[in-house]
Amino acid sequence: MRLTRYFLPVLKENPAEAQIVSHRFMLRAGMIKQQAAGIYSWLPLGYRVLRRIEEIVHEEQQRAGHIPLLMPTLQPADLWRESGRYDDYGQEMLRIRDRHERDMLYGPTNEEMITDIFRSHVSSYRDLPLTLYHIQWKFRDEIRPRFGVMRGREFYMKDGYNFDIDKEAALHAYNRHMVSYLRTYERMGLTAIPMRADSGPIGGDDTHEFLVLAATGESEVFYDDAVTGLRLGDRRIDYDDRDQVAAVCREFTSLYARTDETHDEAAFAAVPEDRRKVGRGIEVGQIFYFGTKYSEPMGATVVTAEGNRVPVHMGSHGIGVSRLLGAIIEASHDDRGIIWPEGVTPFQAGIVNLRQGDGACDVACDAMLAALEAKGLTALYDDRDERAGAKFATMDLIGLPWRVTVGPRGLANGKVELTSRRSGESEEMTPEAAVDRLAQIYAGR
RNA sequence: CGGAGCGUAGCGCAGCCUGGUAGCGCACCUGCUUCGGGAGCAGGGGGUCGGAGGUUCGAAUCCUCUCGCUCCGACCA
Repeated sequence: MRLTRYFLPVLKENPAEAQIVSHRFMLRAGMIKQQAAGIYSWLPLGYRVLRRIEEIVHEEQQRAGHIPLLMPTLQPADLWRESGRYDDYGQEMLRIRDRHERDMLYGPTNEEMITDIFRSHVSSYRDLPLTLYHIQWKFRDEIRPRFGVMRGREFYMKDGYNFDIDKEAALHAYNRHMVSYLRTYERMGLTAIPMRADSGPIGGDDTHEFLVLAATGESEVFYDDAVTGLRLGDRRIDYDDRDQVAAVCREFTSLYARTDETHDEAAFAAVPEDRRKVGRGIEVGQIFYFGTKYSEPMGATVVTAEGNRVPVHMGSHGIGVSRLLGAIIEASHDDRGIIWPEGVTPFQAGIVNLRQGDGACDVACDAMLAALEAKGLTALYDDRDERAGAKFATMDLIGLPWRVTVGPRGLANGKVELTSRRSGESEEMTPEAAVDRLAQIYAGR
């Protein structure tokens, strides 16, 4: 992509309304534009990252055997009256009345609707287990939205719902979600720690939140520093293997890690003192097992092998997709701008032409862009008639992890420069070598 | 919703107290020079001062109402 043909409205100065670093950089990098309190347009660069994150979530959900579908944003109030939540949910739920005076609402979550879908079409234990999910816009009418996409009113979220024959099967679904989430966050370059949590309005017994450590996090967290070193890496997971999945969950949840809601001083005191940490975290996901809380009142039942009709055991599992952009930036930036992890970057490489209009530089940059794209890599070529400093500043701000710098000086020796945004280290090499190196870096991503 | 602020050009701000018909920096346009970390010079365009009432000869400025946004608090993925 050529920058002169793209739409990247970067800001040199900090917008007054942005208080935290991710919000500031998202505005400055031309990723989002606020349209109302807590409601944003996603400009092309932000939209690319949003799509990339969504893609990773889809891939990992389907790898775990979960089935995508899509439910509407608007829901009839009657479904919520069945579960009793229409009255319970309070002002956070945006209520709407249509032209026929029917009560509607902009969905803050979808337990009722998915349960309705399930009960309409599933009646046998033979159809279980089943996990359905979607990624859809939600709305919660927060009293005070803030921090950009981290605490918006409209937000994009993956929410999944498992239906199982009994508690044991449902807890396997719970564990399966935990592992798939761990892998999802790792692919995004994040360390997200599962912490035992409160169930809030969803209800239920078992629940974990996933928190990314960041100074600007909304929750206070208490943890054994050893949890931050845990990685799934590229180990193979058989999501149908209950023992293996449960073992991974134990590995990631046996060390102490709690939010302030569930913090237990006595248990925390047992953590070796040098590993006892208190910090802040951003919640990027939560999983729940809630049994028959919705299936019972809403009549979501199946017939067992013995011929008995029983309510299914359910859980729901969410990932804050739009919020993740903020969380990733909070966890990965410096004073010049964003530093995208390779897994979610809007473009995999940036090309900076130091002497726009110079025949050799222009030709070399065109060739570099074509070569990268031929390898299936995405690149943003800054072909503006700007000075080097301005181009570097823009690249640093938008945070592409790798930059290819093409200038007359290097080109005289047949070399371009490959620079890591994260380390700042540069290496001179031929254009061909730079393309190969980038292809290697992104192999398998 | 309680408390505190702010709405003046695309962005960041001054002007308001003490009314006299709007300004600065960045961005944008033109030209020349410059060219490896947000260039220089010259010229230029752009604003119903959030909106509605009111006071006044005259309102960005004073008064009333209203809308929006931000911050602190309670709430929250």
